[in-house]
Amino acid sequence: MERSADSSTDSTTDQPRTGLRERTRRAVQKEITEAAERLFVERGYEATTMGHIAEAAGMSRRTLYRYFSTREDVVLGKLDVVTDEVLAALRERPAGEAVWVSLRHSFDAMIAHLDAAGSSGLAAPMQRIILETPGLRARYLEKIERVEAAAETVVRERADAAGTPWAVDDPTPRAVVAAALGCVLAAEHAWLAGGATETIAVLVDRAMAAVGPRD
Amino acid sequence: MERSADSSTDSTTDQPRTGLRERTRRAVQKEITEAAERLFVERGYEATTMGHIAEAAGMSRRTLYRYFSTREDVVLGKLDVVTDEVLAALRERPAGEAVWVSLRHSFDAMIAHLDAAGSSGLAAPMQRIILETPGLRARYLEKIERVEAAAETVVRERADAAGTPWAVDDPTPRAVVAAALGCVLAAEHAWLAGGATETIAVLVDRAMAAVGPRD
DNA sequence: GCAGCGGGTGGCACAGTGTGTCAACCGCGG
DNA sequence: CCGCGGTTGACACACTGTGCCACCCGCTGC
Repeated sequence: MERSADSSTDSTTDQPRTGLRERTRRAVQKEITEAAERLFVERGYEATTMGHIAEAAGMSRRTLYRYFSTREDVVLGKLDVVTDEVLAALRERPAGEAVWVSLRHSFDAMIAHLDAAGSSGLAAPMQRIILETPGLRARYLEKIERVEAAAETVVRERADAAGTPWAVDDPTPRAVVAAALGCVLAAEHAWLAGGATETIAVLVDRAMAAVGPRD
Repeated sequence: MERSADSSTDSTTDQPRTGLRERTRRAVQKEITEAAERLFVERGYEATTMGHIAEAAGMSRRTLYRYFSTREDVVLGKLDVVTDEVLAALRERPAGEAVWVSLRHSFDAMIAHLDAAGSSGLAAPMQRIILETPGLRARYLEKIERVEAAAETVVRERADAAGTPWAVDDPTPRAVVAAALGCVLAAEHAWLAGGATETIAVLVDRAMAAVGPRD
């Protein structure tokens, strides 16, 4: 009932007041992804069925589908957290800041996640699996595109607040955010082409310096 | 070669040397897509199964799969022709031309295809279906991303020929082509948002004027 | 305690996708 | 006339994702 939006007794514990139900769900999700990624890395993505994952996670196939509605979600589900952070960061940028600069700062969360993935042991092969499996790559791009759409509305709202709104059929705001996200993907590709050694941040900076909105 | 052997009767005006087998295959493919798009538009994409398409096209499900290995291919298959044209046009652009200008001209083939789709009643709703169905949108973006990769190599080769090559781990060339293709997608979205009335060309121009490489 | 109640779970069935396999067929040249 | 490569249709199969229902288990109010 009032469990969902309470925060009434959070004075003692400073950790976010996520309900117990939600926490156990997150824990199970984490167990599933860990078991699944082990299978993906050693047997390949296509060769690993939801039945295998369910068996490895110690649950029925039906229950597994209640945690991840799609096999692709098992791989890409955790990405939603990152994109949400990016969008939240974009919304909290100062209103007067240039859009290109706001976008660049918003990407810090994504960059940090990719850097962490590069250094961590198990997540690096997973990144390779995502980019080398056509179906996963397609879903990955679609998630990026959803970020693009959400970022566009943020940019439009900001222009509305500034008194210089864009027409609904003007492609400019979307083109700007699409170019920015294209810079991130370009940086990711260059990062992999270069052996994934240096940080992605410098590559994103270089890409976003070479391309940008015309003032 | 094969002309010398036979072709007894009417061999005066030979059509372009596509084999007969290939031509009949194209014709059947066209029939299938026409029947399928009719179903997609009136019943929706998700509600139309491969069985329905096979029945409407007058063939078995198994045979249909020999023409389109995926249901998404029934919708997106013809797109490969357009992207090939775009890449061919890009390769034939003069070497000294600015990259952004070359990209813009290369998109003419894609724009012409979309405009033709807009005027001939049936294909405009198809574009809307593509962009509004998650699975199709994902596959569509993946195809665009493949164009992006191919265009990047063209740009890199051109820079090599000009004596100013890019480092393999420099994201700049990919960022430029990604921004350009992002402009096309932004123009498509704006085109649909505005009721798909005006030509896309002016929208692409506006997007590519608002965004671009920094000189 | 006990009866309920509600959410998580598993089993089952089902439609649909995409693939392998095999027999039948058809056009064409020997 | 017979063969022969290519196409088709039919069946079987593994897998995905979903709906449905019975079950279990912790919790609450009586």
